[in-house]
Amino acid sequence: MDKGWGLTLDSGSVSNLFPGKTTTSSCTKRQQHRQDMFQFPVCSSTGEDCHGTSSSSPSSDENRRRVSVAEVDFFSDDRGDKKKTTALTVVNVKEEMFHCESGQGSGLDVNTGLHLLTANNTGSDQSTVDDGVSSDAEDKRVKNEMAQLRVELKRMNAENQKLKDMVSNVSNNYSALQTHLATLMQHQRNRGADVTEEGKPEVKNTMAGQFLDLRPSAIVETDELFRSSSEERTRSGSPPNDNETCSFLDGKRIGGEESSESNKARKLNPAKPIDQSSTEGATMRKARVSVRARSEATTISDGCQWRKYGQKMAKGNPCPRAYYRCTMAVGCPVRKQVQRCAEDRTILITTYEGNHNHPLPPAAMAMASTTTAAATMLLSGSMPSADGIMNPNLLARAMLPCSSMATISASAPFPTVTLDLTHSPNALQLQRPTTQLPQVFGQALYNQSKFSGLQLSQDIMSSSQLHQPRLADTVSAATAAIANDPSFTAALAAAITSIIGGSHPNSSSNASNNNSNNANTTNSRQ
DNA sequence: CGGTTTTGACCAGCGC
DNA sequence: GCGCTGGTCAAAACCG
Repeated sequence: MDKGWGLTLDSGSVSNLFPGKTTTSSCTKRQQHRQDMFQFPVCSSTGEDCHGTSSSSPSSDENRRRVSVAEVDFFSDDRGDKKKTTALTVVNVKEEMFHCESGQGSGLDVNTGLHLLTANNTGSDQSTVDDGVSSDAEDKRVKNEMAQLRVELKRMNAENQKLKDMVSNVSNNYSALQTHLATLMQHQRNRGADVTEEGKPEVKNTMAGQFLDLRPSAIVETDELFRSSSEERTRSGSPPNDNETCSFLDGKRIGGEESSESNKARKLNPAKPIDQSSTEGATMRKARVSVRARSEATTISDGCQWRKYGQKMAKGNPCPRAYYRCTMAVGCPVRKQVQRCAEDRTILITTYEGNHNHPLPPAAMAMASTTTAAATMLLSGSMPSADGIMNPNLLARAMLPCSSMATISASAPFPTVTLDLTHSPNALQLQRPTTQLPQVFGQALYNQSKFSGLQLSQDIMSSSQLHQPRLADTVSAATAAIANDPSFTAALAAAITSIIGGSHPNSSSNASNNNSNNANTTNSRQ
């Protein structure tokens, strides 16, 4: 299932998930290729067709050329031992023919073509006439060889048919296994959903659990836990921090100066309630939004201020991965990782985590809304749909009209939305994104809600499609992002997704501009 | 001088 | 238990 879904997973992900079709098609192609290539030498090298060809009076050069072409074809694609065997067979045929043509031991003129055909037509050729007796013997020998070749050819055809059957069987088996795996995963998700509905949110170590923990309901519970733990800390003397409610998203470490303390506290007392919230937060935090964009710069300019706090060499990638933390506000939990794609180093992969807990400038709002909207959709998409089956590819499906723009990686350690703008034809066409994107993404959101049973409010849909004032805001944000960004693709990413996120009630832009009490819940839904 | 970057060290999670 | 890897810390260096 490669391009069929319009997915643009980083290369290999989709094929890893659904390699079946690719394998099948490639096998079919290879089979066809084999058949095609097999037919050619059959026509040109078997005695049967040699006779036929010869009866139409081709020259020996032509025969030689045909066989040679066949040989080249075979060796041009040497996948599989069978093909090599066949190729060698052709070479043998060719050698035999040349042997015949050259008249080794028979005195035949090389230029007279196959002696079988020319012996009687070259009466004026003294040498040919003189060799009539030996020619008869050679005739029989060649006929025997031809018969042997025919038998060999039949045998190889039968073997080829067997191989085709084997490939077909393997393909069928793979499909069956794939179906079985999908069924098992559905059962697992259903079980996880049942458990969660019974009030036991800790469904861990399973993919379904990962997603279920991220459900909005679970988030609210997590938020409650965090608030209680926060109150505990407040009572214990820690200064109250308005940002904590957002910082809990950080999970492993509460952002800013407080992070070290909480980290130490967690190390010292791993069983305290604060750690429960942290654990939940860690789960929460594992929703990521990855943006792939072509950029020569070290990072894409997303309007935020970042401080680099680490750099590591990641396995499997010669390019180092840089870790950045948002420094626009103390304690902002948002982090990002920047790494160049190993396959194509012009592609910059920026992965965002967390929600900003502070107001953002328009340029920053664009990308922030991007990540929040995508993450929100991912988390919302984790809700069980009407049929109780959560489909992590719903977003990708919903994004289908956008043609290979959004991807959800279920195999990643964290649920990750990938916005791929490296080869999106729509993105490249969108010189004026304001005119097309609302419809495109509005439809995408509608599809998403329709497929998954996601509770997308009318506000979302209407604002994404109709509300011009909001749209104007996002457009200005996107424009600012583009103006700030030397990399157009990166800015385009911001522009595209800002139209989703900017209109989303749970987006960080709204959350960050909203200092009301429900900011906790809003920010927690990342 | 304050903010940022660099870089070695530390820690947690995970697989064997 | 051990090693590997990802993520983060924090001190030193760097920079405007």
